[in-house]
Amino acid sequence: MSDPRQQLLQRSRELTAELVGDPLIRSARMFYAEVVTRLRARGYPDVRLAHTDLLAYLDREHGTRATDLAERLEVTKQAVGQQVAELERLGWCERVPDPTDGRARLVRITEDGLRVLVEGLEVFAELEADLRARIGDEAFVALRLGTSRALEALEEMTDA
Amino acid sequence: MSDPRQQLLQRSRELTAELVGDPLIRSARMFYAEVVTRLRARGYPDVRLAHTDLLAYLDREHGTRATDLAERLEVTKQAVGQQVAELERLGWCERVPDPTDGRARLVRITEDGLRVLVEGLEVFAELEADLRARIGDEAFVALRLGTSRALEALEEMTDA
DNA sequence: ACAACTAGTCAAGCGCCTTTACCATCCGGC
DNA sequence: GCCGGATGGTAAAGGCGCTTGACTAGTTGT
Repeated sequence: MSDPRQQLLQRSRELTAELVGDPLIRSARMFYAEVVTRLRARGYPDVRLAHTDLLAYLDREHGTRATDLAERLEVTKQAVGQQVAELERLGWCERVPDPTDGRARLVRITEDGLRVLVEGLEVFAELEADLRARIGDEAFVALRLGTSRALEALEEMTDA
Repeated sequence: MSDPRQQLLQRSRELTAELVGDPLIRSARMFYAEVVTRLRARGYPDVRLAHTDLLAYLDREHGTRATDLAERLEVTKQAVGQQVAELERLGWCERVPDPTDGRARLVRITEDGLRVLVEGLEVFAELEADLRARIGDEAFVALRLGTSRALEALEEMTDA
């Protein structure tokens, strides 16, 4: 009974019960994957995960600086630069000089990009509707409430 | 008013409201990152995201085959092999021959690995307690209910 | 006008995964 | 028995999304 391995096993069993983080992480992963799958099925084979993030965060009217995007997405500006280059190659965004600052460029979504974005949002909404139909209004509302609150709290916790 | 760009913009605005997927994905991401951050702070600087997945899925008593791990984690067996090699290097798991099948090897968690796992689970539980304290019982229960139901539903939806 | 800062790029490399190709072992039908 | 196909696993190469470090070009404050 004093075998340390047995004690650790016992302790691990106790701790494994009732973890909310696990379903949170796994459902998020599946949700995301499903969005991309459906979007590809709708005729956008080039869509990748990182694109959706970036397109969604772009200011849809005036464009956004790479530095601002980097801050919002919490990645380096080099990472943004790489994704923007890829999106540009696909014709979904363009870089125009910032009239107010010669160093900067504004990343602007193109009409094609806007089309992809709208389609992506539709897929998102469709998947949510499917989910709601399956789990019921009560669970769906709980999901929305729980994740929103959790997000706020986690944001406070991490930048404190 | 028939400018297609304006129409797309308008449509994108309509769709952006009320998306539950967004907080789901973002809170999961933050949760995961915070677990790793805290675990590192507790003296395991080598911990990485992929490790936690793998260690958590290992059968803690008899070990698990790489193929089974691959299936559970939904990655290729090569990917599992790479992570196992890394965990082995860290002394957190070992590969022993499967007595019932000469081709197979069982990936077994070591005592050190078990210690890391237990600490990881503690961090998980601690973070959940912090979260619960912050968002309140009601939202926490909602989070648990919502994510569990969503996970079940998504699993049904994707393998159907 | 000049130092300090900021926007962005280039190059190299890492973490985690994939595809392709290959060996070693197991198993069912002849 | 044995042989062909399925299965467990490894090896090598490369893709994607990110990082760090070093750099250029333009801006701002004193």
